[in-house]
Order: sequence, then C-alpha cells, then structure tokens
Amino acid sequence: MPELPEVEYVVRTLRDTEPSLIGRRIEQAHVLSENVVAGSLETVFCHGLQGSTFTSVSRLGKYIICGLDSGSGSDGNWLVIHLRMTGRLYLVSGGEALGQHTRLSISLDQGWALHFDDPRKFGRVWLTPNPLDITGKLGPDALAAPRDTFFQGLGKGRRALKPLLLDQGFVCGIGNIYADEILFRAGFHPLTPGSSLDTDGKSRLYATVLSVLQEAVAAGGANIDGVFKAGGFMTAVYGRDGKPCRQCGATILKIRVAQRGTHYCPQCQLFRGGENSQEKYS
DNA sequence: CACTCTACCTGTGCGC
DNA sequence: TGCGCACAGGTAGAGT
Repeated sequence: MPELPEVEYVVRTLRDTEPSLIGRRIEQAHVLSENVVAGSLETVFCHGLQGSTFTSVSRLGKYIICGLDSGSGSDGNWLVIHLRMTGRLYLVSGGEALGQHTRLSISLDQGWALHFDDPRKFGRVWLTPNPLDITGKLGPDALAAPRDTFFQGLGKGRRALKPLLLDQGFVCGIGNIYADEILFRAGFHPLTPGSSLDTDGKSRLYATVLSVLQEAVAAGGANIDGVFKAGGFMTAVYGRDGKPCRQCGATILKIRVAQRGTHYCPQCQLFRGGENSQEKYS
C-alpha cells in the first residue's frame, strides 16, 4: 500500500537510478485497461504523450508528477500518476512481456518501457497541461508542511486525530499505515480531538509526523511483520493487533475509526494533550 | 462543517 | 479440496 515513503522510493528509483526515466522519449502509449486513464479520452491521452520527453519526476503526497517536453516548442504536459492501493510503476527493457496486471505500457526510446501494473485497478493516470487540476485540492506535503499550517489545521474543529491525518487536504501523503504509526509514536489515542492538543501536544505530533516519515523514507518503505514488505521500516502497531506492544507489552488493539482499521496500544496511547480522560477512550 | 456510507476492485485467508 | 464470503484500503461523491 504505497503511502508517502513508498511513493518517494518509486520516484527516486525512476529519477535517480539507472536507467533513469529522465531524458527518455515516448514512442507510444498502450492503454490495456479502460479505466486507468482519468480526465481525458484514451485516444487524446495516447496522442498527447507521443513524442514527448520526460524532463522531471517528482511527488506531492502520494501523487507522482512527471514533467514532459513536447519537443515542438509548445508548452509541455504533465503525466500524473496515483498508485492507490496496489499500483506499481517500473521500467522494463525491450521485449519484456506485459504482466498479468499491466494496465498501461509506455514504450520509450532505446527499447525501454514504463509499465504501470495494478491488480485492483484502483490506480489512475492523468495527462494535463496543469497538474494543479489534479493536485490543487491537496494540502501541503506531509514532509514539507509549515508548522503554522499544521497547527492551524489541528486547532479547528473537533475532528479526531486519525481522520485528520488521513485528510489529504490537511497534509497529504499519510495513509492508514503511517497514521497509526505516527499516533503510536506520539502517544495519542486515535480518537483524540485535534483541537484538544495543547501547544506541546501539537509540537510533538508535528515532530513525529516528520520523524516517522523521514525514517520510513530512509528505510525505503514499510515492513508489516513480514506480511507486506516494501522496505525496512518495521511497524509498531499497524498489522500487529493481538500481538504485544514492543514498548510496554500490552496487547495491540484494533478498532474502526473513520471506516478504517485502526491499530493502537491501549497503554502507550492514552495521552489527550493535557487532559487525562483515560477511561473515555479505553 | 463533520461525519458516514457506498462504489470502485480483486487477491487473500478464513470457516465450513 | 473447494466453495462462499468478509476483508483490505485511497478517493470521489452522495447522503445525513
């Protein structure tokens, strides 16, 4: 389940390791699953890509944003990709067969091809002259959110911390796994109202968002008790319900918050930002 | 505004 | 062994 750290890893791989996507020229795009292209007709999408060259690969939240040079002097387009739950994006060398779940194959010069695989067909790609059409509703990236913005978002309303962290309009890039991990490490119960945090609590949550995500980026993504492995970031609570907390030994619980499986330690996550109403949420 | 629900999907893992 | 089913979750959009 790619979230910010996993998407960052994909971006770095495509951009910084050989063979890099940067500088590759698109020969032809093959759409193999009808719903994968969003925002434009398939024919427009394919025609728009043809002949363009990749000039940049970056990321905002979980969205991958590729800059394209049309080569004809006109303004370039942007290829925007969201992997959603099960998407994968990778380069293959010439002649390599399509996978069973390949939804989009973009053939490039020198025999390379960019493949987008997605078993569950949730992932989407867009071609647009203005990526803000796609990403305009997003808040700042969770790794680049100004402290003020973060504090303001926490302060308004009585929303619980879990749905708040998942809200991509607040900060973007945090999904279900890292929301649980961040709340565990910061010591907050997932149902804690954001507005109940005092300044120390807000500071601690802000710092924890950064440290957890930075650690996960450095580790190349999450490792959920061997069940799901992208990288080496060992989850403390996510996917560990019924198992002992590594910090205190209590049994990790799983509840439902905002329609999501939510994992937490009933001992380590009592703090509600200055108040102590342990029994209310336990 | 805040929240809940549903739809979109299919591989996985469970109980029987 | 195989069947049916609940479940996983990011996002949009509709409903409460």
